[in-house]
Amino acid sequence: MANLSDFIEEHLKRLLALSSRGYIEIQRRELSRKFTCVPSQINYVLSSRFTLERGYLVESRRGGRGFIRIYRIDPMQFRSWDGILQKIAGVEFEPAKAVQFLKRGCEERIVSRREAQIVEALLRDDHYAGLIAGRQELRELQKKLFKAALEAILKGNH
Amino acid sequence: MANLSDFIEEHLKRLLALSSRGYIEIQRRELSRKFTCVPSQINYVLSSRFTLERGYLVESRRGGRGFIRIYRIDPMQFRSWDGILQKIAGVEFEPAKAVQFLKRGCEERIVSRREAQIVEALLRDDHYAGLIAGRQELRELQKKLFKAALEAILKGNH
DNA sequence: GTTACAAGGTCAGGGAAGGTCAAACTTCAG
DNA sequence: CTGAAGTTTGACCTTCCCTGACCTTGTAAC
Repeated sequence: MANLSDFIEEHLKRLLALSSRGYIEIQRRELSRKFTCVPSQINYVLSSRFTLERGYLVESRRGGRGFIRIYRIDPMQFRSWDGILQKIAGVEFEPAKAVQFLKRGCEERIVSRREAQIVEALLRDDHYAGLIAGRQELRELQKKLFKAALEAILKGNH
Repeated sequence: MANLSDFIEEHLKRLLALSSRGYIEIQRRELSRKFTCVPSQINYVLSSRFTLERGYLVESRRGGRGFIRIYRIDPMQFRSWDGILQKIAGVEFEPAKAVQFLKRGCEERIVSRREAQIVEALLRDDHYAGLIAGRQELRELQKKLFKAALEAILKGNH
């Protein structure tokens, strides 16, 4: 049941996998023509699927000879988790970003699907319904548990 | 005297039996049209008949080209876990007993060491310090998360 | 420099799914 | 006959996808 965005995502990932440089360069206009859609659809795909949490970095240049460059960031190193956690928990911990992060861990085979599912369970707000006071406290608790879970993954070498 | 829900249930089970992949994908709108009912009737059938206890797992995606996917799973694991959960959560949920349970799951190779450690992290009282009101609430929350984690492990197999 | 054009970016809105919930209706056991 | 459980419906919500109008930035020709 794939939709247009799924196809574009797949296309880009294939290109990326084929590339030896660790990044690809595309032209928005050209790509939108290939998939017969409006150019901004490409932005939608990029912003919904090629996020930092999922391990991608996107840069671009406007004007004549413009381009969009998509980098695949190095596979997650354990030491870098803390940094990413900082980002996820920047102002207020964001469960959605944590889920993205887990997805990436799955893709990189650092986290198993089952492990990811467990952690996702603790990120679901409805499990806390009626048991915790404020939103702030909820996010704080989720962050703590998430962090603890990551540490558990780190410690337990399978 | 079969009612609409029974027919829909039967239909889905037939599709599932025919499928070689272990799951089927349907569209709520389309199915509701086939049975000339409102879309939410499908949700009723799913939530009353395709539950985890009965050996089914349902996931879905919203938006354009959305879908509902139904997996057939082995309910045995769930049943035994659910029974144990009942025992563990008799009067008041006891984390220590849950940890014992995890240990056994580990030994029996049903749960990996890392998975067990993640779940144990969720059971540690100190992670909740200052964020949750009473002891009762704490135990309640731990139970919910523990149960969710067990379900996640079951789900993660698919 | 100024201007024309050629990129890419942003944002709001509409539409296409599926989800939730409560009210109304039916069925069934006692 | 009555109350509880199960079923059906419809109103309203959330999420995800896609489009188009309008904006910003870089390049190149003059």
